[in-house]
Amino acid sequence: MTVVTWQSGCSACHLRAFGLCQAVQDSRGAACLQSVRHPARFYPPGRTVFAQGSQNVPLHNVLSGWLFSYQLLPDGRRQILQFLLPGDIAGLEPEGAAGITHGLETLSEAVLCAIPRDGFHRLCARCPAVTERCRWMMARDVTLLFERLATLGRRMARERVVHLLMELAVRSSRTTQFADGTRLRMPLTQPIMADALGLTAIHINRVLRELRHEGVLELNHKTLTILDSETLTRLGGFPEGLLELWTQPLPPEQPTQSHATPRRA
Amino acid sequence: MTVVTWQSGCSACHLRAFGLCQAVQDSRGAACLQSVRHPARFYPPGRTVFAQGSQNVPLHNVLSGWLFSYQLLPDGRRQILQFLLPGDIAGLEPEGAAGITHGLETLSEAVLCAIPRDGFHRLCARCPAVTERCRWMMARDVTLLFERLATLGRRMARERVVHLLMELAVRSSRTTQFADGTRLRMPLTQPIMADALGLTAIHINRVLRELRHEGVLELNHKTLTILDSETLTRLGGFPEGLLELWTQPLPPEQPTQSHATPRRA
DNA sequence: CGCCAGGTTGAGGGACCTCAAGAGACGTGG
DNA sequence: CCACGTCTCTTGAGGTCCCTCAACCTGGCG
Repeated sequence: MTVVTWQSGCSACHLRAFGLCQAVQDSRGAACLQSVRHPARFYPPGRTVFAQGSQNVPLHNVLSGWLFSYQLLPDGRRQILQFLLPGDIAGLEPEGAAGITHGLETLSEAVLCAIPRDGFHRLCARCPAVTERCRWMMARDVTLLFERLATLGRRMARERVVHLLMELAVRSSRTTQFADGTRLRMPLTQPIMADALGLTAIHINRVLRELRHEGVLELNHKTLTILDSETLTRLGGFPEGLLELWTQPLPPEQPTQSHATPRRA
Repeated sequence: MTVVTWQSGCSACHLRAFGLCQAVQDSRGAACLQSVRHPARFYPPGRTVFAQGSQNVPLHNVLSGWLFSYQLLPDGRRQILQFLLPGDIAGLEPEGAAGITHGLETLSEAVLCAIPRDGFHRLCARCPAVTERCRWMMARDVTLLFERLATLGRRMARERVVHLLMELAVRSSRTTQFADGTRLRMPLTQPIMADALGLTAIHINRVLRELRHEGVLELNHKTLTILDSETLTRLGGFPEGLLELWTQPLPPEQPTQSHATPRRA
């Protein structure tokens, strides 16, 4: 999160190699993106970026920081839907008659780059690579939503906790290095984990205590320490190769390499 | 599910006004789609279309019938991820090193139209409308996945059951009419509902008994009878306008419109 | 007719919740 | 600097929702 990124154009952005911006590497695309996006904006922790029910919500490209999207039930129950890390995008979902069905809030300090919906559609029309990249990112996110469904529907509390921490550790390692191979910044609170995992903060606490006493991991002062990665991998139960979708800057499945229309099929 | 649809080309398909095919209404697009797709294929109930871990899975366009996608945990626990109805598409998600992370299975008799991945990418390159339509459908599906996350994480068993039945009733009413305003074909078994809702079939049964005794609904012989729609709407708790995303054949958000929006910091 | 998957009901248990209370961490203002 | 409030973390005790196990019934199908 440098000051350069903060105020200057896309060409100096440290995220150009990640996320959506990866699709606008050429100068024409970068200029087009820069013409439709808003300047990057800083948010303090715990700030609502947009609330559930908002109308005409712009897309939000995460330049730095952690955020989460959530859905509120009428009686106040909250379900956290996804965690957003640098390179992710929020607000792609269509809005119903009652506006967008989820809200977005910061976990840590964050810098976001907003793109209005109509401007984004212009960008997509000009740069097919953006549409393609966007579709790929959404498909990738859906595989993670599937994992999350399996977590909420069919995993025990301790599996849920481990699964979430493993996912976030791998995803965050794309842009943030481990401090010393085992320690990693993890700006989660136990109430947040509870709302993400369908549990209560009290039970999260008990599970973390067990894992700590068993020497598997430690989580305090917003820092995760991995002590027994083998047990963690077993408890988490990720499909092989799934999390690598986040660590590879380029999608393994190259859809179209050239702008020229391919030869007759 | 007529024989005409079954054997002939896209131009005679009754689903041309729905789903992905809506984006290829012109003759050039239809010809392009027809050149990359496989012939429609019939599947009996309970048949696996593709298994979790398959490689290079083609897209599957649902022409008729009900299906579900699922994810298996190593010890055999199963989570149903989504139900697919006519007009939906399966297999869009990217594959990791261990293949696709979910499987697909039929609930009822079904007719599917397969599209190989490379052919689909050629189609997308030729018809930008397909890419756009595909992205919109995925975003729409994500809103439903969000609802499902809230269901699994934060709703009681009876809310889960009602929520699922309401969702499927509205979605299926797009292509299938209610028999008499209250009765609807619903080819679900209680074990299937259990794996979709993170419960056991036994508990599903008890919840359905309660709802039946309270005069809210009945579900037997694969037929849903709605008796108290007000209670159902209250228990289900859908955001206003969300389910209409499935009943409207055209997306309400037209991407080509570009109006000036206030640009505020 | 026999088989088998699904539906139905009961009894007991376990995973997690609710309520309650105190300790620690952090920012704010005096 | 400390007082103070708020949020988070932590632990205990009791309760509840849902699961597990078991049994029997029903309906479709060879």
